[in-house]
Amino acid sequence: MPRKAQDVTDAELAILQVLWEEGEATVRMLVDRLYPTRTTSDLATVQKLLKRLESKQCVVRDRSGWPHLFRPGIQRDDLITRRLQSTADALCGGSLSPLLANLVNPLLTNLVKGGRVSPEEIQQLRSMLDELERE
Amino acid sequence: MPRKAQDVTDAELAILQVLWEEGEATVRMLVDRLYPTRTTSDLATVQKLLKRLESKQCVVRDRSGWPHLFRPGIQRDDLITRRLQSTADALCGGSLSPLLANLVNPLLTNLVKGGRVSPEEIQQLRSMLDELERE
DNA sequence: TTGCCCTTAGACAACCCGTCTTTACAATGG
DNA sequence: CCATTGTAAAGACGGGTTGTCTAAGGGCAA
Repeated sequence: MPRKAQDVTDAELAILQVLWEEGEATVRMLVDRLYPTRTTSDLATVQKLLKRLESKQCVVRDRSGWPHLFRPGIQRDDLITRRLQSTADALCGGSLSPLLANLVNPLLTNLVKGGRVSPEEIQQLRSMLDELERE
Repeated sequence: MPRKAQDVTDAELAILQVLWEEGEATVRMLVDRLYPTRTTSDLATVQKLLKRLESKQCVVRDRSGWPHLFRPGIQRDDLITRRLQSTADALCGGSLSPLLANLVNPLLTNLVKGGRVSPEEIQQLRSMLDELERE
């Protein structure tokens, strides 16, 4: 039996990152950003990756103009959620709260150690705490 | 370039799940649990998967007895943490707190909708809240 | 020894993924 | 209009993974 195809591969993700940042892009822009060599085959590679992303509904292709315009068909948060869920499916019987426990504890210990937790992360924790308490 | 090998594959994970549950097992026990047909090749398959898990340090093989005994070389929580971190690396520049936000919000909305959140999950959220407040 | 099960090494097909080649097509400049 | 340039589309390809399977050797008990 073959391995399960991962939703979005690393090379595909690199393209999505640019699209998330730029909002939209042509093939040329993507090649310039990701494959500075700009070989002929680099361009074909990006086309292929875009095609696969399109078939996964992770990219929307606007064929009305020339050249085609590409836009993200999925938001970063959605992809995060999808990966979290698949981790939960594989390791927690589909339940998300064990992930929460696994996430909160390391962040807390880092807080205590005065370690690598940035002020923004601390702020984020606080606001989430507030939100939880408001319920 | 080939895809990145996933740390633990699905078939390997099935073995780990049994080891986590039982604490230790022989090849025979694992085959009985996972491959009821008990073919000759099923046994070889499990051996192969165990060997790969061993080389990844995810399983410890006790060769002192006969037949060999296999124990988990990694805990479920460690694997969860590893996958969370790799999701964070791919999508959040390595920072874990965006995952937290992505996790808390769905759980909250499910709470509000009175939906599919189990009482245990609610309880877990409460205790984590307590823990947060104690800091 | 005989028989049985376990161990070990390796072959194998199916598949994935990034790359590359090739051919056809749209637009622009002369 | 033709030639050039850049894009679109289809597909081949190699190296790698993953689960399965075959084959041969080794430990244990009767």
